Amino acid sequence: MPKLGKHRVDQNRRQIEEAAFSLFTRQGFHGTNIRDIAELAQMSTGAIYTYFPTKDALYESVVHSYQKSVVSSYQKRIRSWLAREFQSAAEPFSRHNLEGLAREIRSFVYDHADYWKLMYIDVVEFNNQHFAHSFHNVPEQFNWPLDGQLKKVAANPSWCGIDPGFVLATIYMQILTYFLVERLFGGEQHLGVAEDTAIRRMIDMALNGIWRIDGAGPRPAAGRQGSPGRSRKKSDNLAVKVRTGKKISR
Amino acid sequence: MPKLGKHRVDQNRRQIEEAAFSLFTRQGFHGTNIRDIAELAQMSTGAIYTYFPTKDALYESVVHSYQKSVVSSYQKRIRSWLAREFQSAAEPFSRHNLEGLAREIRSFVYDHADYWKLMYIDVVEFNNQHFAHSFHNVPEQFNWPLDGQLKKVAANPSWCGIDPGFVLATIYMQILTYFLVERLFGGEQHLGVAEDTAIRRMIDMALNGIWRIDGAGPRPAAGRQGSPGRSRKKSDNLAVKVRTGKKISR
DNA sequence: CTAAAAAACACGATCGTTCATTTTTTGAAC
DNA sequence: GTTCAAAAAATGAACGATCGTGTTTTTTAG
Repeated sequence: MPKLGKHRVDQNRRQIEEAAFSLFTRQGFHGTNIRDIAELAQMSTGAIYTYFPTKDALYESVVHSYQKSVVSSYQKRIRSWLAREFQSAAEPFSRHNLEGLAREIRSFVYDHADYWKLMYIDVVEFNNQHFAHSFHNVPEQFNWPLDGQLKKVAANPSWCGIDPGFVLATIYMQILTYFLVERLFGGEQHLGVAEDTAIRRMIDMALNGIWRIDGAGPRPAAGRQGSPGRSRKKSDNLAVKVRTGKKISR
Repeated sequence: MPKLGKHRVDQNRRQIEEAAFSLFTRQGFHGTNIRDIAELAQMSTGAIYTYFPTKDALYESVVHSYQKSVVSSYQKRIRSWLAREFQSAAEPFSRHNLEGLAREIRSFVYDHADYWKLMYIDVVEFNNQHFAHSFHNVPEQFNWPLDGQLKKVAANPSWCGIDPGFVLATIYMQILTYFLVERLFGGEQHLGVAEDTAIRRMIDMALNGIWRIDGAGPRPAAGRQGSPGRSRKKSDNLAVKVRTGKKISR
């Protein structure tokens, strides 16, 4: 009984999904037709239906596949990055770490910009039913594998007191939004300064909100451990200088 | 030469645009057809073409109209609110003011949630060509009528040093994003706590990034002027305590 | 060889748009 | 205030293209 090998089947399915993804993200779900998908996937329109019963099913499969592959792998990458950096650092919420996190997020946005378009399609044409879950309790998504490290942060007497998971999630969302606006919304340096500068300033703001600050002594760069010198670049027209958190003496 | 009065023409155009807007934002541009628009606008399909030459032109007119009316009026409202509150306050970036700003932004998002869907349609199906301008140099959009006030903030020796326009734009984008995720992306308390709490914490973070903090003396609530007592609610499981900026003594 | 997969074609529905026709509106004449 | 011819506006059927999908035939893999 001749039946296509699993390898061929998977390859064909992926070929169709990639074509569909490419078109969906450029013209929306309803703006894309099966014939164009088939042409881009280099097969006939009828062949599509041997792999997917309907166009809707194809869309759902596209969403599901990309969530399983791209997003999942990227989330794992970011989480493992967080686990590695946050574990090794004496102070997880250091400037150095947050700048690294920003780079990870930037890659996520720029390498897979179309994925986010798929989400916008879902918001408009499907009430975001396929993506809403990824926004349920964002801080919780950082708890593993960072729970222990975040608890230690919270126990630090210099800590500002806000739930570290909340802080991490907030910074994550803020940086993510920044790059999404830059990449997808046509905001060309929408905060008026270059990307690097903008991110650095946002981290400045976040850091100083995280750490209590005392008012004496020399000042290493905010939040950076092990490098006592200041890390500010003079590209910021107005320099901000803060110190790593020593416990405030009340 | 009988021609329809301007009033009638405007009314009909608006009727069509409102129907189109309602359908576009629920099923996308390509997912909406002229017949449905005509039916919702209570006229024939042919009548649409008396007022709009093509479906694309109708879409552009919808976008343009809503930018002219809703958004423009809301931006004016937020700007005049900022002008009023920022002018009257001794310290513009006070907790009180930022909480008020958050309320304004919340209204903007919740009262006109569909408008943002229109933007997502534009991102996917039109490369955001109709909305990109609103992201060009966001800080600049706050300069008027706040320029003087922001300059004064920057001149304050306690100020962190970051361009106040940048700070305001960043906080604005952050709060806007928060409510958009809540309202449109199905994030049900996506930061794990109630809206009020989340906003308060974000303001905590932002405030402490704005003001340098010294380490002695009694501590009024962060950024709030004129009320020396602490403003923290105990609803935050972990209290954060910071002080308004007295100049750091180096 | 045989059954599944691919291709080609066909079908009915629906798309944006046009058009002939009818209805409504208009401003002037009365 | 009424009438009236003219013209704009509204209508709904119709058009050609295209949609998602079903069917039929050909190709192909096991």
